[in-house]
Amino acid sequence: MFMEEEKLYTIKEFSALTDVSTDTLRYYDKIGLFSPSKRDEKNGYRYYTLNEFEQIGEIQTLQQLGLSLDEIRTFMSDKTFLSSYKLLKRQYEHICEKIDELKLLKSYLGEKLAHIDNIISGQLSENITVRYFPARTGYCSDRNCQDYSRIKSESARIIEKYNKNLFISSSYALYIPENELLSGEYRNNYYCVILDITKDKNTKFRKIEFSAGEYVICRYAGTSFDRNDTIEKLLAYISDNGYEVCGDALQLCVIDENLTNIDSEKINEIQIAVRRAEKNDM
Amino acid sequence: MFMEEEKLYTIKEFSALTDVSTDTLRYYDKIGLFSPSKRDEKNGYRYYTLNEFEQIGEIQTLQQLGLSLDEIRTFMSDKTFLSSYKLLKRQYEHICEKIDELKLLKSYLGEKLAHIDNIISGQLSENITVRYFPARTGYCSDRNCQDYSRIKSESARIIEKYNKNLFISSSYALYIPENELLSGEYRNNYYCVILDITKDKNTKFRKIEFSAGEYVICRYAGTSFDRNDTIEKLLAYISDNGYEVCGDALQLCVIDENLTNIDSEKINEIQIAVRRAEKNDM
DNA sequence: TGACCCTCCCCTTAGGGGAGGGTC
DNA sequence: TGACCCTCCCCTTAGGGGAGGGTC
Repeated sequence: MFMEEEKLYTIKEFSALTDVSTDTLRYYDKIGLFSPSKRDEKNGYRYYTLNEFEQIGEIQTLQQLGLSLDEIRTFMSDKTFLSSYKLLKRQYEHICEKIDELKLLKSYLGEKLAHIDNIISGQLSENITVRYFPARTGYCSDRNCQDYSRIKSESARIIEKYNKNLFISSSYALYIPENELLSGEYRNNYYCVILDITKDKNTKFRKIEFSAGEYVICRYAGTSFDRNDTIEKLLAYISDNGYEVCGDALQLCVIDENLTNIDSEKINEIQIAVRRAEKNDM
Repeated sequence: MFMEEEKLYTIKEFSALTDVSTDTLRYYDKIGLFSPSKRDEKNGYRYYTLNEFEQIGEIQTLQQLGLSLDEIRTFMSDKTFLSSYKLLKRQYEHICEKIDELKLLKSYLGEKLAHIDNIISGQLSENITVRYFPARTGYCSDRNCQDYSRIKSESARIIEKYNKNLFISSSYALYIPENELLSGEYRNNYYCVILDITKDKNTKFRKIEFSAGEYVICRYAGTSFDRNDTIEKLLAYISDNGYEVCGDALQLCVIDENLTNIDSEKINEIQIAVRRAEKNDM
């Protein structure tokens, strides 16, 4: 038989048993969600038994499932098979959505981190290299954006649709028209471009294509507006190595204002479309 | 050039643009996290420009990553490449953990739901069937638990270690010793058993094995203490069909107090170990 | 006596929901 | 005039952290 007295636990003992703080246990008692099975009338001490053990587990689980204490109380006070089933089903869907959401965030973050790792391991050398790029398209603005705030607002105008994850998913880019590159006008003009967006509705922004082919590229540390030396270096490299400019240039903000407020930490990459020059001496 | 005035948005327009409520925008302004770029001095109206467009996106993203507004403000006011990198890395880990946690919860819930679906589609017929079960072990208590609260506390004693997910991951079970089944004592005695737990340390609870083999099973609606009729029905079936009892019986609480408070909705399943009887008339 | 228990009471986050009054 | 904007001010969740006083 089961004659012996049930063991009584003080609030601290029960707290240790269940990993629920004494504050929380008192709070649950206060709001009438979950009370100890015994109360010493003289001193008000709370005494718990193993009876309550499972109930507190249920509360914890329901809380983990995303219910408020109020919903938990309502649910527990009127629990039928149907209400339980519906609840579990609903929370299951809810958790699935949450997981999907987090996975998306994780993939954005993962890309961004891979990108950064790439920069770090690429030791950001200011060497000139030549690389092939596939064709890239984007939309560009013809307004001259002479500071970051102009770039930001112009980028926002191009994107139009608000994108919460802009911060982690993209970087600014500028483009330098071929003629300005050759005439030297690039020194005063900064034009925004947003790559890889699709806009179907008619837009006030011009579509631009950066054709597939070789690009002479170089990175430098500094703001987007400190590019002159690097561009000159590239142009010199181009003519010295038997290339010629054959299209617009791109300027990617590899480490931009999203990642640092410190100008000297910013990194930009200039990409100039080139081809082998006609050999006049042939 | 870029001479034209930047378009000014009222708080409501900016709210529509960014999907951030006007209350929230005012609140951000108040706590000094994010302010409009212009303020009408006479009437206090806030005016936003596309400049702020991206900043609010950054705030939203950081919030989604789990930072408090205070942390966001701190981060944004002193953003270096290293601090950004660390932040993204830390939040990436954080999100991974969160995903794992939710996946575990999802799998528990999924099992529970599958179980319930199974019950529903199994139309809970009170028919008797014979089924093979592999060997099962558990730990049992020898205390007589004559009501649910006894069962709960005794189950808790057996499990010992607090398990937050008890609620969705397990159900109560009782066992009926063979001799009590045959003597009729089962009418008064209810013993807890917890299946599928491993206890290595010495325990005050007895290990029990339900051997592999055929079991005659039947479900009924009602509390765990309403089992007498069903057991009698099963015993009759056993002798009528050339079987004999050959071990302890199990009582699973298929739909238990975790799922419903209504007694008539509860479902129990009795499983009695049987073998073909020695044929005396052979 | 020290460790525990109790009941106030104040505080936190991120806004939401008015009321009351002025503004395009 | 109606739709907007502003500034208070009160309210919410789930407890955490004392202070002040009694108890095993």
